[in-house]
Amino acid sequence: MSELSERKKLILSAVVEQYIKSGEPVGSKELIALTGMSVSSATVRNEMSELSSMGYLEQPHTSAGRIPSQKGYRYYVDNLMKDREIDELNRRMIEAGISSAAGDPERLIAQAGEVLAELTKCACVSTAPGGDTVIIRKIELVPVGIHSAMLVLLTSNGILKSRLCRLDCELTAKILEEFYNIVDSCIIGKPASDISVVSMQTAAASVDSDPFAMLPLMAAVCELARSMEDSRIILGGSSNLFSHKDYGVGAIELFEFLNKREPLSAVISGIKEPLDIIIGKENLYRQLENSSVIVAKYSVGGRDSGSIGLIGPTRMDYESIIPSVKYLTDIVGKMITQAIEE
Amino acid sequence: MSELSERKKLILSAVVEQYIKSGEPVGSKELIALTGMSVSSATVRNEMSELSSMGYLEQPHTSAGRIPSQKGYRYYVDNLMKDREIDELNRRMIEAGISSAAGDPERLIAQAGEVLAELTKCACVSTAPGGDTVIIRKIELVPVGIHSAMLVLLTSNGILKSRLCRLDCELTAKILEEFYNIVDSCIIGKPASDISVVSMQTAAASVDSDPFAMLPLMAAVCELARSMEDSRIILGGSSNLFSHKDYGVGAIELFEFLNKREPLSAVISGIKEPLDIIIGKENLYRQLENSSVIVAKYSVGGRDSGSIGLIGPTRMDYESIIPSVKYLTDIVGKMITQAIEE
DNA sequence: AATTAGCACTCTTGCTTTTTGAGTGCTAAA
DNA sequence: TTTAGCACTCAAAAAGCAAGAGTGCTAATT
Repeated sequence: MSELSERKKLILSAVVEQYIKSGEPVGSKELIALTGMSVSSATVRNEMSELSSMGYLEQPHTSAGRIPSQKGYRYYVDNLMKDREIDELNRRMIEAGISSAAGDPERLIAQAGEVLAELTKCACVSTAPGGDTVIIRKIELVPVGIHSAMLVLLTSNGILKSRLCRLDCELTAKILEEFYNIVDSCIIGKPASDISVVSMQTAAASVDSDPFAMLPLMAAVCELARSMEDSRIILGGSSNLFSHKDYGVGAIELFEFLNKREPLSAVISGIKEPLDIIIGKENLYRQLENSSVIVAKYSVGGRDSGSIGLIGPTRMDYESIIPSVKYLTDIVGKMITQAIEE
Repeated sequence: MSELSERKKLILSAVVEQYIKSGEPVGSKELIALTGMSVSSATVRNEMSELSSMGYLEQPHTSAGRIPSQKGYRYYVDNLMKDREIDELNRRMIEAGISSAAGDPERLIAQAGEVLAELTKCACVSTAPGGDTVIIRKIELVPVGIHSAMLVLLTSNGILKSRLCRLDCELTAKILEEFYNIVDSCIIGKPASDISVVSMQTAAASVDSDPFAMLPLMAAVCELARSMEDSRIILGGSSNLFSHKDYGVGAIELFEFLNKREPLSAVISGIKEPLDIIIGKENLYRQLENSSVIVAKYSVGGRDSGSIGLIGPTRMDYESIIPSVKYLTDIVGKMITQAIEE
């Protein structure tokens, strides 16, 4: 695939980088000034013309300069881009931004997303740690009055959810005991996704005392288990998209698409590589056709656990963004590993 | 102030309502068709001309119809608007939308905001219940491993926060006991806003055993108490603003303003009436100069506890929105009262 | 005194036309 | 293979034009 002449590579690379910087199509003269090549503009024009027919560049219209095509970006990302270290400044910003949330995995991921989004002016989509299966690790029910109690649920990946729940009848020691019986036998150690309303209802029904007393509690457990799943996708900094004039009014549609959450799951999760770049129409969703997605996985305790993805205009600064994403996933993985170890 | 002739009132009212509906300036002919008045367009023009010089109407340009000025809206809202009951449909939507979150005040408010925003196509800003002082009601620390525990904090207004925290040393029974001692003596019953890092540190230092063991726990308590305050402002449906062509690209600026959260606090809280309407430039913030805000308080157990506010274009449908806001604050207040009673 | 018909005037909106300028593609020479 | 030169294209900005909506004013009418 790399059958481009050195000069073509130089030109393609310069076009991509300049276009990323300025947002304007790049012309032959400008290109000479930029690269310092000692050939005439006509020569460059010939090269550009070839790059166009090969599909790496395209023209918005006849009398404009060239911009990279999707294939052009792809070639750039795969072959031309330098593999930089992260900026000192960005590193500091990341570290400062996430340190306060170190102890709590869910908040850490959320915070990390915000920081990365801020730094890159992109939207950040991430998944809370989880791997394939999230297991219920601990459930606690603390009475706070005659009729109500707080319910707390902790999973294997260190995510904690709590809510208040209210009973119709009195919360007796007996009910509490039976609740813990059910929890110990049917819930602890099970995957959160297995907790269904039906299974909880049957469990509630099997109880000695008034089964109706148990019902609201079981319903609350269900709800927390479900919210566990739902809240795995975390979106941050999506309003950054409005600052890119590339999108124009399309930013609104994209914004709304991102806020739907569900489709994002597919976008983020369907990757194999540790770091994946999806450019423009390579994306499955029409709504992302003018965007690129950079996703990286992070691993907790040596196993893939979640991923962090950035979404921004195709014309994004890949070269400086990628190192930040790499660094962030790296450090987040380490921090979570540390946070949930016994 | 009500020194307008009946005919002027009719005309002003019709202009406001029609402009709210169509978004186009209203002309003299249209006005006749609309109201069924039996006078000529010239007469109406004279009246409109007077209303203009009195400051109730204005013209986008010479050869356009009239639109209400801020003063015009104000007069309409104060004197002309009918005091409707809530639509049956809206009522149903609200009830259906919030019933699932009935038990948990914080979620209830969030959900109520979403529903109201959806219904009115405005952004909704609300404050979680709290009144003047939020008191720490219960704190629970549940060990989940040798080095970590989950911390749960409940306040008088029924808001529950939890997070995982991690100790550097082992979490012994002694530490746990000492923790509860501190909690019982220095934290329970105190306002959340009084919990400061300093006060916690001194508390931690007064302990028999290793004070450094206590530090991360106290820090976590602080953080939860602070997040209590911070999360009191809840924003919902802010992306609805993009659907109003009134704002144009200004929607983005407004959106970002709302997302800053802090200033909203002032907007929402600084009201005296049970229901307040702030129109256009009456708002303190420049960013809201093209918006109107409708805020209503809700009360829990007979005392003002929080408020729910809607933000939308000045040209919003006051007549139908106001009943919805009233109804919502009413029902939300009742539900929370029920949820937190013993 | 209030209303109305009539008319001139204004100003937006939408459309077409012109101009300008950047940048290309091609040809022919080096 | 490279380059100078030139005609050509096309978008974007500027300018011009016609139509239409709506007003304000004046003078006549009730």
